[in-house]
Amino acid sequence: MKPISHQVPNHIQWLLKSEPSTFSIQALSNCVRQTEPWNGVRNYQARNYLKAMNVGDWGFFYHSSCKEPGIVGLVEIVRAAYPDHTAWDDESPYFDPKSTPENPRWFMVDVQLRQIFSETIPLSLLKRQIELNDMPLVKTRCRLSVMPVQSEESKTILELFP
DNA sequence: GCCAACGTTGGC
DNA sequence: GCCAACGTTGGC
Repeated sequence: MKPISHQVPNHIQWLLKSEPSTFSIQALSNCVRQTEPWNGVRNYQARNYLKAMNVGDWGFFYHSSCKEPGIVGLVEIVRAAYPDHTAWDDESPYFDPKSTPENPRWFMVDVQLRQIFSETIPLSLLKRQIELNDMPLVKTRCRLSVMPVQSEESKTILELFP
């Protein structure tokens, strides 16, 4: 099933990283309604960005720790932040005993697939764009998995298409 | 597979 | 509250 075609907004506000061996954009494309919770974020700064997301915001989907790290497509935030219940599941790799249903520590949003790019926009290319120098993404060994993208930055990225 | 960077933990 | 030890991330 192909992603539903939508008008791409002028500003893609967010960038979401995932290891494709854990959850790839192709895996999202095979999900029911091509919508999935973005769970497993266990970093406070990234969590705070998740909580700042609004329904209707868009994000770049980034593949990390793989042969060709880079941006592979676009998603839309279709549900605002709510507690990440995988933290309460002691069978889950994301289990965190310090998070409870009464006092949840970790949150997730739901994302819906909007576009799979015909080719990956590689990190190596992003790093060569002087306009993207301020993005945490292009800093050496950036570990932030959810980050905001400035309007001009998203414009620069979308203009990198061949 | 290596290893630098860096966030988190926990003893004091 | 400091900071060393430790664990994880993620490009290369």
